[in-house]
Amino acid sequence: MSVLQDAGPGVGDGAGAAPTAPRGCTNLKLRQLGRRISRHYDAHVAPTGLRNTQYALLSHVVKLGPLRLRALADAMQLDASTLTRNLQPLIERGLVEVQVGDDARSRVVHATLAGLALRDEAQRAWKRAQLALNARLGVQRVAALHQLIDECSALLADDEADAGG
Amino acid sequence: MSVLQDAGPGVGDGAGAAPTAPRGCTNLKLRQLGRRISRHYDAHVAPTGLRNTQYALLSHVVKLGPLRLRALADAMQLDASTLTRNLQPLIERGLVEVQVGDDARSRVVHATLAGLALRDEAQRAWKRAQLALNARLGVQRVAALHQLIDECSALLADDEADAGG
DNA sequence: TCGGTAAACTTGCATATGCAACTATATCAA
DNA sequence: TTGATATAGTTGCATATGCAAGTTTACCGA
Repeated sequence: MSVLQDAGPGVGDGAGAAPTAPRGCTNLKLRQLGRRISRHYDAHVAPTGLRNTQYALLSHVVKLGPLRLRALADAMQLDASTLTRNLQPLIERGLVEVQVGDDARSRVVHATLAGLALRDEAQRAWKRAQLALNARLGVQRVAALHQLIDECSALLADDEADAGG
Repeated sequence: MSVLQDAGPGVGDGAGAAPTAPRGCTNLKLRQLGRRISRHYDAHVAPTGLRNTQYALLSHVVKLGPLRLRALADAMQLDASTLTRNLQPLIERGLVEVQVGDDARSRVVHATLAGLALRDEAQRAWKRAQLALNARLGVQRVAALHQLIDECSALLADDEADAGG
């Protein structure tokens, strides 16, 4: 029995199938798994001196850059203020650079040569981490998880779009 | 197409079913969804002055307490140092108290009357958040997600037990 | 051209998170 | 008893995260 109360029988799911009301807190479960997974990736990527979050950020800059901070924040689904700060460690290590864009308000970020090189190295480490995870959990399970996450993220993204324009 | 490279065809999944190699980064996907979900719960629980993480922590103290910090950290799958710090806001608001246990090294935490009351209130808000989420995503999808998360967490927990005792 | 509004970042504030190192106790073996 | 070791927490350090407010620059209508 979970510590956190059950949400009770869910309503409005349509289709006469059994409700199978979810037990426990989705948020808590997600956070706990997230911490575990992050540690797993960190263990593999650490030799590059990057954290899992930094690898993701650097990768996005490499693949999408040069691009505006706003566009990058949107792509990564991060708050703009979070992005500003998350870039600092990468800037200080000379992996990425930020310059003023056409629009004097905007900033454009791009990867340096060192950034490109480290990203290549880190990507190999990342790949090992992903394969190790696939092996631990089973490829099918990981695939199913991705599928479900993508669906949930998409549904929630629509929501947020409706609410705060 | 995802920004992050594909992990390539997975191996060692057993059972002759199609490999369906997962695309993208499990860690990134999980973090992004986690942020969205956290914001959703925060929006519902905020009126109580608690954050989603604080609600989870207070709930655990209420349901499991009084108990040692170490036991609580284990139950919440949190690093002990994180727990020490996460308790501070709750202590300062008088929702929980920490006292020295039998063993002079240990500390025991329990909820105050104010903590119990606020937890009741917050639990109602949490329930609304969970039901709203179920409605957005569909009960079946949430149930499937829980199932998958539980499986993955269990498998990874075994792993960590093997590695660092 | 001037005033109002919107857009793009940055900062202040508060929390969340974990690893490594440190302190205080407890335990156990010689 | 004493020294070695293990346990329970806390602290230092670095990052991650988001909301609200502030700053700068662009843009638009009268």
